Amino acid sequence: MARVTLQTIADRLGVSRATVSYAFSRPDQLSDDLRRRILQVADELGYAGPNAAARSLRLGRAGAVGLLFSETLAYAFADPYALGFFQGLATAAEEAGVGLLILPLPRGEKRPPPVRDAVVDAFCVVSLPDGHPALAEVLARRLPTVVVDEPYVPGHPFLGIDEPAAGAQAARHLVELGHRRVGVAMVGLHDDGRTGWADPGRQRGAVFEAMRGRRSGYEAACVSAGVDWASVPFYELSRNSRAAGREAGHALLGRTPRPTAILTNTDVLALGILDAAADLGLDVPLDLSVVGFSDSAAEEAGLTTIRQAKQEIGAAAGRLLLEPPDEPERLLFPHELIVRASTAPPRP
Amino acid sequence: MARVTLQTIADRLGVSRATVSYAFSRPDQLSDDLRRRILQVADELGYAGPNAAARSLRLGRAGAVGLLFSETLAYAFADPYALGFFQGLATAAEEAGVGLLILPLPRGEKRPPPVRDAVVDAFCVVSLPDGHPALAEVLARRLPTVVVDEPYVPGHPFLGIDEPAAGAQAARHLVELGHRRVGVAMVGLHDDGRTGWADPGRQRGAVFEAMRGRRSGYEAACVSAGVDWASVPFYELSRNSRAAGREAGHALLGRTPRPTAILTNTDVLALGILDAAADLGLDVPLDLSVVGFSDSAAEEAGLTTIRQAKQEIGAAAGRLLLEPPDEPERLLFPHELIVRASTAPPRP
DNA sequence: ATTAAGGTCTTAATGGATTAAGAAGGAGGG
DNA sequence: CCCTCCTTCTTAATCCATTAAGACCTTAAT
Repeated sequence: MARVTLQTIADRLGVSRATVSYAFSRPDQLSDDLRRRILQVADELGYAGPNAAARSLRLGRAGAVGLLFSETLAYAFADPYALGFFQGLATAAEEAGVGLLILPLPRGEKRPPPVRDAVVDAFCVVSLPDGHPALAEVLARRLPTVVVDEPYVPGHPFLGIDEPAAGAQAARHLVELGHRRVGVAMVGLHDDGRTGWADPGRQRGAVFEAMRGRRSGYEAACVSAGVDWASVPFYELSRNSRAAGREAGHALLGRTPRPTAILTNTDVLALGILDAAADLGLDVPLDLSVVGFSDSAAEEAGLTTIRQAKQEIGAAAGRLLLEPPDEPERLLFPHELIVRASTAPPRP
Repeated sequence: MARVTLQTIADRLGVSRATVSYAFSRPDQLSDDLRRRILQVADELGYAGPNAAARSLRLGRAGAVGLLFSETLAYAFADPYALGFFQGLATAAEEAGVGLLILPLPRGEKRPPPVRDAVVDAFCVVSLPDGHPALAEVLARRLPTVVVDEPYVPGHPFLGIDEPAAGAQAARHLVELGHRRVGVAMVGLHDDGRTGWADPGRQRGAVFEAMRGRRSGYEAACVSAGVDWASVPFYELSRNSRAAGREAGHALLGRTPRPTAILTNTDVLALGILDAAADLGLDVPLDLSVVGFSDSAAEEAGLTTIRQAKQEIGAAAGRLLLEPPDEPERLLFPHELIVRASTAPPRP
């Protein structure tokens, strides 16, 4: 049985294809009687409705926006920061009645990302490392594109926070409390899967722009407080999980002299650091101060952190996608230091 | 400046459109030299690559699957059960290299859901109430469709758990501990936004099939233990949140005689019940036993719950979407009672 | 009776690409 | 020199629908 199209129905009834099309999309162009007959025949033949791809082609719009995210989706759906962003974006899409097409980024990179075939009206790119091929594919599509967090692409709207400033604020909080032996645990600097100590060279060579900026903020604040950055133990993680944070915590807290404060670039990691501190019988904040980032999982644990407006960024991204601005802007959203119980001056 | 298409490039170079198409999609059909020239001209003209909608139309595939979920996306991205399912589904999609098109369900129902225009190869419908118009739209598309949790649609694969059995197991756990004064707090029975006491008539008239089944399991187990169901206080919620659970908890625990055990159909709700118990200075489990559902947010709180294989269901749904079976199956996944510290025999 | 105005349907152009089959030309073998 | 086989491209059919403009027929008003 051949596929049923508008033409099939038209032939059946001896009317033109256009008439059948009107029956589906512009009821006012037809007599009620004929329209009813058309719909009935369509039903009898098992017509699946006007083909979506053909419609999209003809109308020039897709009714969907594409979303590219650096991590696997399984990870993204477990990450509080990503979820906050998704919520904002999804709500904007929902209000506009457009779909959200989540595109997979093949990790094994055997095949190219399915960006070329994505039937969308715009793209939202979130947190891609420098030089990621998927970004080039997206830009080649020449659709409205907004980038969130990283990397900044001149000529396209950008949404994020002032990473160096936010990083500096987190670090300044610690040095102003009097800490001088600071350790750092960061995830998402590189995408080569390495875990362990990172020297300043590797730190600065991070391929994730936002994290690079955040780290440089840490460094700037520490240096201006007289801390020798080269001596700051810096542990790099490849996975953002509580377990990874714990691993970093043990590494950092095992050093002599032991750091009195640890900066982390996610709340989840910070929770892991707290676990490690607990393992070692250290009191937080008396023996150790810990700062998280994002305020995505920090509240219950009483974690000092930098709050970023995840949902607002998502919502704003959605709006920019749906109504691309004439002048691409670089929008930096506010961030805020939230001081809770995980930080205090070091023991004298 | 008119839009650049394959034809534009072909004209520029004096070759045929087909040749240009081959340059993009079948490099082996062309001499390297010509291919290079084509790609260069394409670049110069700012060609955006083969149009995705046209490609999808011609090839007859979309490279994406559609997802319909009953709740707003902002809610879905905050619900642990939904997230677990999404993770499984997204991972399957990722492995197959297909996109996941999340479709909004307009709550205001002014406009129809954008199901007709979704350029997808298959649909996954999750947790829709009986008679929801979006389901009819989906079925009209005559694409491979799988339904998760509810409603069961004969002729299409179905994934979920044996709800009556799972509900009965939760309730049986309580009555076997000796509880006879049981209360129930459930969310997601109806979609009319009502909150408050629900009599058995309203309970049985629930429009969400899975919850209807789960509740009937509660009833069956209670009744066979000699509990008069009509006297079981039943509090219905319209939102699945900790705050809603707390509200239900206060309502249920304010009754005389006070229930010694409360059944809830989500972990989040159960956490709210625990909050209410704490408000009233009640000891859990000595004064009150609480059972959650899903094992999605239960572990840290030590909540007794029914575990369902969320991620596996999602992964299985993904597989069925990508390779539709000949015989549609009704797959019931295992569930398991996880007994933790929130349940105990009632005080003598 | 004439004509304007509607209502209802058809014609035909259009959106952009894919691919089987065929044509043209060159190279190599006998 | 002829035939065959490649390689490289072209031809033309096909995927399915939308919509402006035009044709035809009624109806109502003048």
